[in-house]
Amino acid sequence: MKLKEFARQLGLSPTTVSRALSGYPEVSEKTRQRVAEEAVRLGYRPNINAVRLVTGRAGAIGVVMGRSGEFQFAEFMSGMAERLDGEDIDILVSPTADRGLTDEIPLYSRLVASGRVDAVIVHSPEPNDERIAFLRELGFPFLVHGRSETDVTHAWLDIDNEGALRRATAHLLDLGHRRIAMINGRAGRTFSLHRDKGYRDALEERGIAFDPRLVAHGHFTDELGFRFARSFLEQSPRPTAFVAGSMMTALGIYRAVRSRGLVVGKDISVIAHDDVFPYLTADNMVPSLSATRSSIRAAGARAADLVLQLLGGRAAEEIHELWPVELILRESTAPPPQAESRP
Amino acid sequence: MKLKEFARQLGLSPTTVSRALSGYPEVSEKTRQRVAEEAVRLGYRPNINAVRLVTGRAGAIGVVMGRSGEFQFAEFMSGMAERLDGEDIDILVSPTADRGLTDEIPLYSRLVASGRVDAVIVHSPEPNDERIAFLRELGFPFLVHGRSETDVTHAWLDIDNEGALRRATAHLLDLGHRRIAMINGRAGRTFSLHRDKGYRDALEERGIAFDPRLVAHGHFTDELGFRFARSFLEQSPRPTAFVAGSMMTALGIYRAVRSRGLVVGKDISVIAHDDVFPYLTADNMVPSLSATRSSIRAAGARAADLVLQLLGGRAAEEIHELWPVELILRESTAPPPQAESRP
DNA sequence: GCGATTAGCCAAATCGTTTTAAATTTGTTC
DNA sequence: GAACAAATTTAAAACGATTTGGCTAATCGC
Repeated sequence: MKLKEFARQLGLSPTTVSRALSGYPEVSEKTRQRVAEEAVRLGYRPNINAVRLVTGRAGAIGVVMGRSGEFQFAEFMSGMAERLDGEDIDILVSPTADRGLTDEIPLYSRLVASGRVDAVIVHSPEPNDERIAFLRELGFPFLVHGRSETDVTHAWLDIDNEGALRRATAHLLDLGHRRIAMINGRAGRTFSLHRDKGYRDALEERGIAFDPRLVAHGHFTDELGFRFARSFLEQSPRPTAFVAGSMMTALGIYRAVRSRGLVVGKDISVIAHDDVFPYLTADNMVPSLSATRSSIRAAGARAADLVLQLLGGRAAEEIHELWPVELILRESTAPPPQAESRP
Repeated sequence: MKLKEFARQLGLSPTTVSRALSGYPEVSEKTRQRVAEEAVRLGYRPNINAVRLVTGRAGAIGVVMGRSGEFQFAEFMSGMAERLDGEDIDILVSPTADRGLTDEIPLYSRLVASGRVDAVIVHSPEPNDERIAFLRELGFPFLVHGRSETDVTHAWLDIDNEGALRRATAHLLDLGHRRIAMINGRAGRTFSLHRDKGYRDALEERGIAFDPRLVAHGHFTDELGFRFARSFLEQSPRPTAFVAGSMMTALGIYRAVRSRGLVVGKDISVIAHDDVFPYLTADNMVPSLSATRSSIRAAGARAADLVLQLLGGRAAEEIHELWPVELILRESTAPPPQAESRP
């Protein structure tokens, strides 16, 4: 009896009050004004659960959070939260055990069926991602953060991983590097494949043969960065440069290089992808880290924005956004030892 | 007309079906069984918003997410999500601009008033935290992650920061270190004060004078770790050991030490606090990092558990949990150069 | 065998909104 | 000043569950 009571105090009907607050055109400007002011003064707020029941909207966007390794997650979500501030939309977090993507299907199924969310965001898809097909089949609104190659129409937001790695690799080649190792993300994910492609295309453009022994895939952890880098450095001839998928991987590489008595930015060049974290900055590393950069917080904010548009009725097939990636050169890249840089 | 329809198909009344599914005693075991089976078979699930409206419960726990620096956040939340899996409780994320705590009051106020959450978790409190007083006054359920010194009764879960730093510092003193610098967390927060105290108590126990020039406070970022460490290392005599509040800080310290041409684990000892992240492990650092350790993911899971108890009616004054912290010695700690270790 | 319990089930009220369809007031035109 | 249209406002019907209070039939004590 909350709206009822509030309306009574204003000498209006619940209907008019409800409409005034929701900005419907049928109510006079003067009344709307008064209602708005009194709502603030008397502290009236519609009961959110009643609103949700009657409108059939859940008032929340779902995100599935993997168990391991995803330090980017907080930044992305924080960006979402920022954009959603002021809207009456919450973020709902669902945990997953982080096994295969197939195992995630029941999770999405529950999430959708529970009616707790109006849309979900799918992260790190594969080229032929089951989750996308599944959600599309259900006709449930979703946005993919990343890309897939499926025919199924869907909204997505991604960064230009391929271009980023093409430029990073090309730059290293221009400096004179010939053996460039890559420590990429989890095998099978589209973003990893795109990075693979950018890397290979750059090599090919310059007529350098691709050597599979110089490429590794795995989670973005310092540990894998270290282990892969160590094993690459044992090769002979060893690589003179690394491209890596994350800041954590770069930390591991730095350590591996140092542990071999080599110096980053002199003996070994490194370029890594930087999602821009407040707590770990490429510029502060020693030597400062050259990086392909794109703010994942900004992506989170934009993702929330696009989901809102999707829910507002914009067609999924219209929502495709590809963000360019900056290449920022710092001290960790230099010509290889005893080699002249080429023009 | 969902429950109604489902009940009709079973030849039962909505009342009985609802009770059967919620496990009330007034319904016979046989009927309950049948209802449960048919619910699965026919795919009936109560509309969550209707349930929420009628029960008055929001079905969610709120967490306020600061904008900057909180890489621990994702792990904590992931732990919560893990525990909440299977319960019908969601996690709701609210962003904050991360200014003073006072500025957060309206945010908590909105969160509570909006009726979107049944309880909130308050992070990193101050000894006399306004948020705690505010929530208590409202009579709203909440759990504090960390501690405060307020008289206001409230539920809390914390780790023994004081003990952790006392042991870490004592260990360094036992190794023979006499000038031990501390890079602590944000000034004013209780966990920082507890660490200060543990550090100072250890010094005092051994009769070493406390030198305020050896202590710094700030966000847990690699940048501050680096800057503070650099400036400490410029002192003369310079410190021979560091204790630090986070892994990121430790990364900064390692870099600073190296940039001065010194060696961690030989010229300079380091002990940092490790919240246990899948992507950055103390054991893998070079040299491996001695650390005070406590899983923040486990804390998140337990926090969710305690909130559930709180909502289940357990008294807030009963819910106080203090977790011990391990001290794990690795390669980053050693006796100071040209000093004998003391017994 | 009878009144009192009790186990099992149900009809209807309720939660607090939005929205449909209808009623009222106001404004315009002749 | 009547007739009609347009602008406001309203009463009442959803939304889909839970829960109160009541009803029937089976069980029990004596």
